[in-house]
Amino acid sequence: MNFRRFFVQEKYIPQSVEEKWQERWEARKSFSVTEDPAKKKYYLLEMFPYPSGKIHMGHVRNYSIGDVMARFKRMRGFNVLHPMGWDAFGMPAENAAIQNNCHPAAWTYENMAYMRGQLKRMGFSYDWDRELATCDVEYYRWEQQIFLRMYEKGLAYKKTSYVNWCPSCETVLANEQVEDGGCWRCDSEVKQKELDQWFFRITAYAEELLECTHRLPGWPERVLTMQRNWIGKSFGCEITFKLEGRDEGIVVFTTRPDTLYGATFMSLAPEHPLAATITTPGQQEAVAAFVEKIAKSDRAGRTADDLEKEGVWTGAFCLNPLTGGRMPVYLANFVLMEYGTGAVMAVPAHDQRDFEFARKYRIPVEVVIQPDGEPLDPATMTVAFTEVGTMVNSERFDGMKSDAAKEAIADHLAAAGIGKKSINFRLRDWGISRQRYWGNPIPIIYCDLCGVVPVPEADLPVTLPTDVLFTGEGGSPLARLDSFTSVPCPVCGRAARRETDTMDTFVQSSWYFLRYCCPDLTTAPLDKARAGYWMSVDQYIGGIEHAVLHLLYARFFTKVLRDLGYVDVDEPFTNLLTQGMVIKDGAKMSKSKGNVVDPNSLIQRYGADTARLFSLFAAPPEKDLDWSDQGVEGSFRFINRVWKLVFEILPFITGATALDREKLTEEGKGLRRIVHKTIRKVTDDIEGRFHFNTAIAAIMEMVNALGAFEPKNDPRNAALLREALTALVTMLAPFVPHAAEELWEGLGNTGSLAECSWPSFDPAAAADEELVVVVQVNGKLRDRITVPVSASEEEIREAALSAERVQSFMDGKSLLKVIVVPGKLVNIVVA
RNA sequence: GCCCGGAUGGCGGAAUUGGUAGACGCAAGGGACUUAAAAUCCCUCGGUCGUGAGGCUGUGCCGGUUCGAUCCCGGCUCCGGGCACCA
Repeated sequence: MNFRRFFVQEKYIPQSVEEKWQERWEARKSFSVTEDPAKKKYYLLEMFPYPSGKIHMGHVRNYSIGDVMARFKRMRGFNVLHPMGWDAFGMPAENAAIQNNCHPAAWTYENMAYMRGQLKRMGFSYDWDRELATCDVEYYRWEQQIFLRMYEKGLAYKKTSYVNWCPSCETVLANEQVEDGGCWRCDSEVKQKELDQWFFRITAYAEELLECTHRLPGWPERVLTMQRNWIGKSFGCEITFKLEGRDEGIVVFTTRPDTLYGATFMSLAPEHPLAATITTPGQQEAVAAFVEKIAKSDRAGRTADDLEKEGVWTGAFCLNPLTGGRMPVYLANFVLMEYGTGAVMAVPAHDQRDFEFARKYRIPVEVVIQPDGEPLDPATMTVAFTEVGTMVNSERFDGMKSDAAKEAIADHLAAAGIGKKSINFRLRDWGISRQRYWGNPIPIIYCDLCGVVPVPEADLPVTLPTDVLFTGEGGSPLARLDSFTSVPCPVCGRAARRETDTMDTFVQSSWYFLRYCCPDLTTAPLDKARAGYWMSVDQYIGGIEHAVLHLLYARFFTKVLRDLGYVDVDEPFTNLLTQGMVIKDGAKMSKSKGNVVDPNSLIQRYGADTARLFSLFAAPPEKDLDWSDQGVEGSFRFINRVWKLVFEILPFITGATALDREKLTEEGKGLRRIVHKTIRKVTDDIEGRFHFNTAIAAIMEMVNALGAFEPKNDPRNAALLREALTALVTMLAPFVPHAAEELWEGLGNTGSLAECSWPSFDPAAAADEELVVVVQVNGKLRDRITVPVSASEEEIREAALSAERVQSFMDGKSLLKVIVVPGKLVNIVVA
């Protein structure tokens, strides 16, 4: 034996061990995969990172969780696809360009190179051959093709709309990207601006997106609930109200047709097209002022809690279709053009907003639903009555329960041609235009003669130009670059100009998981056959903050690609694991809080295995993880303990022959039982519920038992100890792969543990011969008895009743009942 | 306001289907080794009463169901997340 080598092994030096195995894995291409119809595939994916500079603890946690699953599934015989890439377009690159006078591409690619090094240094088992970056023209060119096909189908379209505008980022924000009236990235106050924008028609898929949430049993229920709420399907009725003295009418959507008899006024959104046309000359000035004021206030303000209800009368009236009553038409600040029809029939008695509005502007309140008990009086009401009650003042519907009247009145309106049942969604189309440079150019050309002309597919890609000036002012740099914008019209050949908007980065992350199946394909975005082999993603892992946006867009995009004929997949992610945040000192780790732990310093001090082990051991994945420096220390100590134990036992097992169960000592059988029980528990914890913390705890218990086991040097125990150490090292492989590999080699094995099988447990070896049964008297624990596993219920009952301590508690009392729970406890009820 | 989570020792957490509350780890205290320290190893470790055996008590609070409740039900408090004039 090489003495020097032995010496190195004796002490755990993570850095050298880790680098050694990382090189070997890379040289052996241990984690590269191809489609193999003979093997069961398993597609494991973690949300890819934005290349912001360096990895943070959230990444370490996310990717450690994923790597456990990837390595575990590989050891279980699956053909595991475990790719990694970069969500590489985005504003920080452009901001860095403005601040540091460096090109966004240079900044991004440098960051990617650095972070790739960090991920490799963590020992994550990725198939790096499939690495992709969304800012690479070989990626985004295909997205342009998809855009064009969506445009052909009307799934990508343009419309003028008021949008959330971040003056700092100089870009449009989706409604969901506005947080508390501020930009979700930079926190600047969001303004309203009218722009011509590109949209994806996600609303065309609202029904399917909603329906499929009921067929995703592998998703956390709360994520599905959030998505359902986001889509927001509601059943109701569209009703037309005739305008007095005009031919046109106002169409409203309502979920409460039962309250129609109580509608006493009408509210329109200030942006409603009718607002301008119906306003009477006398009200012109007031209406104009009101509209102006609303346009200035930001959208966030309009949806704020404490917004004072405000409105203005247009001077016009419409008619209640059932009562014929005259209803003044108001514009109201709380009515949104985006939802429903932008018009609300107002029923002050039975809607709180309408009630407050009516009181403020002295509009009559008409009660049409009475609660059980004390009847409502419009003159004295202080809040609206919104529950189910009995219909009144509603002609032929009087006396009905209001929930039944909903249906009845809707039918009546339909029959009379005044209204129809309808379904409304809260979901709005996805605005994808960004007035930014560092994104995927939208492949469209504007010609004065031919109008909007899609770039012919043969002319793709529309490549991002590199000679761009970044000043941070005046919107998109692309728009000022004549060499980019000037282009002949593909139809008529005359001078035309390019679209300068780029696509939202959520577009790239909506299909990257499909591209991983064929990242090298140069003739099309996707290979149906290869995607067919790998998709869907069996396990997707990422932060809960993406519960709605990214995960809904990715589902939508997958369905679109299916309908465009690219793939045969309905849903992208079969199982979803949403991991919690990394917390330190009671707050989310962030630069601004100054509580960031740098993975580099951890690796330097303890090695990647310790960083991985701690992030897995401290909490189950779905919960927030409380960072603790002492906890890291503890994880490091554990690896050292294992290390020392293996090398302590090693000399005694080198000559071990095959294990003979018959020749085991009693102590040996006991240890073997622990080993096989541990294998069972660790397997269940990883596979069934992702509870790596309890799996690791079980391994720790086994290590403690091994350490306490004596005598280690008895030749009769050699085979047993070899089995135990082999199981130990193999089970550690998904958690601390480098140390496990080195110990595996130390045990005399060649090759790589990464290519070995997960241990199976022997039920016979794991089975107990006797067990402890708890004895309670009146539900209180009084004694424990040890009985053979084979003991019958009757035998256990007798043993429990005759136990000495039990007797003393039963003394002088009469026995009422004995409950025997096999294998667990006996409860004796006395009085 | 609505919806969804959560609350267990000094701390992170465990108890998987209503059946032994506190596994495992951290911190703390005591001891061994050491000239000393670090490292390592051993012991103790929810509260309370008791010399001890052991008793009582204890999973945010109040009540209920049950032989038995951290777990189920009703009411409340606090914390976190999501949504919000959604007609």
